[in-house]
Amino acid sequence: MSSSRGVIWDRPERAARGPAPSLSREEIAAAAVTLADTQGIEAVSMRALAVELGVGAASLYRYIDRKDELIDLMVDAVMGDDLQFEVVGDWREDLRSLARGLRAMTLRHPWMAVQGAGRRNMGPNTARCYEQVLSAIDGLGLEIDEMLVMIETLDAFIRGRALEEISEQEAVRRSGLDQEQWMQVQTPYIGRLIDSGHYPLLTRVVFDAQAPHDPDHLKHGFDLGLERVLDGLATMLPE
Amino acid sequence: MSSSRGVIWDRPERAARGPAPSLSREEIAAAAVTLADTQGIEAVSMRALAVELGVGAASLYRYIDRKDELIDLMVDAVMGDDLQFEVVGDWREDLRSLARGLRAMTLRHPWMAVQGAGRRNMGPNTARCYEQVLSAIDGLGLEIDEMLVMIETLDAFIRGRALEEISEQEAVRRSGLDQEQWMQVQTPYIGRLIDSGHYPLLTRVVFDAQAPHDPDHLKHGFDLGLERVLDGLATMLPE
DNA sequence: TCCTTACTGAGTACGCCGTTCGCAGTAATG
DNA sequence: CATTACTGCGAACGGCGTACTCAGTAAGGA
Repeated sequence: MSSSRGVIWDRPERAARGPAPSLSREEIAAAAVTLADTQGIEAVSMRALAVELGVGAASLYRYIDRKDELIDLMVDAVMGDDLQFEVVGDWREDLRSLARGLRAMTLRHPWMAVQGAGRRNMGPNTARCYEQVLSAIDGLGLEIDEMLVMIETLDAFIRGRALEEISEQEAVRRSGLDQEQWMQVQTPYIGRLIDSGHYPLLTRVVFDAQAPHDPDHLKHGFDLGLERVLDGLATMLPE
Repeated sequence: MSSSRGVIWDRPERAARGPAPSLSREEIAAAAVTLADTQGIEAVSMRALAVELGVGAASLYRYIDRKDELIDLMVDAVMGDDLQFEVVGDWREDLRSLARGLRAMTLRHPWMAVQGAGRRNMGPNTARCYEQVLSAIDGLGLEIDEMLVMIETLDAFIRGRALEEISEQEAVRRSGLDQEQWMQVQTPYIGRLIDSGHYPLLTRVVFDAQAPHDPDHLKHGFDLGLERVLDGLATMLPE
C-alpha cells in the first residue's frame, strides 16, 4: 500500500527526460499558502489550487504524490520565508526572539499551528531553523538531551498558545458570522451557566477579569506566559 | 447565512411534540468517539457514523445542525468521561496531576489535541473541569487575571506537547506503513542532511541523543518539561 | 375523542473532495 | 531519428457534508 517514492525532498524536482515541468514546487507551495491564508486551510483543494495556478487538477500529481506532500511543501515554504528571529548570543533573549517570531508567523498562517506540528518530515528550511535554534542554546554546558527538552518545552508552549489563540478566530471564520454576531450567539448559554450558580470561578472570570477588555490581551498573555516558561527553563542551566 | 438555532447546549434534547427521538446526544457522541479513536478523526463521517448507529445519514441532522456540533459533543463527552485528576490542595501537585490527566486523555483520544483547543463552545463537562482547575489555584493570593495566565500557560504547554507527541504517530498511521517501514523511508533523507555537513547540531541529535532510544522518552520529556513550566509558574505566587 | 400541529426518520440529490487511469504531446538519449 | 521517459490533463470513481422533501407519529387543545 501507499506506493511511496520516498521523501519528497529526496526526489529531484526536474526529471532527467521529457518536457520541462510548467510549474515549480516553490510556485505550487506559494499559491497554496496564499489560498490557505486567505480562505482557510480547508479551502486548499487540489482543484482550487489548480485553478489558481491555471492548470488541470490532475496535473498537480506530477509534482506531489499525495496532498500530504503539498502540506509538507507549504510548511517548509513558510518556515523559510516567514520566520524571523535573531540570535545575538544571550540564550534568554534569543529564545524570546524565537518565540515571538514563531507566534507572529503562526498568526500570519493560522493553519501552521496544526500542520507544522511534529518533525514528521523535516524539510530543508525547517532543518535550517532547527539547527539555528539549537545553536542559540549550544555552549551553555547542557547535554544534547537537555537541549532537546528545552527546545521541545518552549515549542510546546508556543504551539499550544498559538492553537488556543487561533482556534476561536477560526471558529468564527468558519461559522460565517462576524465576531459580534458570534458573541451574541454564545451569550445566552454563558449566561445560563453563570445563573446556575455552579460556576463561581468562571463567573469571576466573566465579570472580574480585565484581560478580555484589553485588545492586546492575547499578546500580553503570551508574553507573560513566555517569561514564566523561560524562568523555568533557566533552572536547567548549570550553576 | 448559517441559520444557527443557537448553541447546542441551549437547545432541548427532546422536542415538546412528536415521536421520541430514537437516539440521544450521548449515544451519538459515544459512537463518534469510538470511531475517531479506532479509525482516526477523518473516519468520522456522517455516513459512517450513521451506519454505526444503525440509522440513515440524514437522520443525524435531527440531533445536530452541522458536523461542527458533533465535534463539540465529542469533545465534551471525553472531557466528562475520560479526564482524571486529583485536587488535594497543593497547587503544584494539583497542576501536575491535571497535566498528566490531560496528557493521558489526549493519548487515548489523539484527535482531542486539535479539536479540544480553544474554549469556543464550552460544553457543560468542559465548564465543570475549568471550574475545578481554577479552584486548584484559588486562594493563593492571585488576581483572576493572573490565575488565567497560569492556567493558559500550563494548558498551552500540555496541548503543544500532546500535539507534537501525537502528530508523528498520526502521520505514521495515515501513511498506512508501520513504524519501521516509515523510519526506513525517512532515513535516506536524514542521512543526506547529515552528510551535507551543514547541520552539526542536528547531527549531534541523531548520533548523541539518548532520549530516542528510551521507549518512554516522550513521557520523560513531558515530565521534565512540566516541572520546568511549574518552576516558572511558581514565580508568579506572592512572597 | 379526534383533529391539528409539530415533530421524526430517511431516500434522494447536489456539488464538492482526493485520487487514478489512460492518452496525446514533447524533449532528451543513444 | 527512433526510443524512451517524461508532461499535462479530461474523465471517472467512490466518498464527503448537507438540503430538500415527504410519509409516519405523538402530544395538545377542542
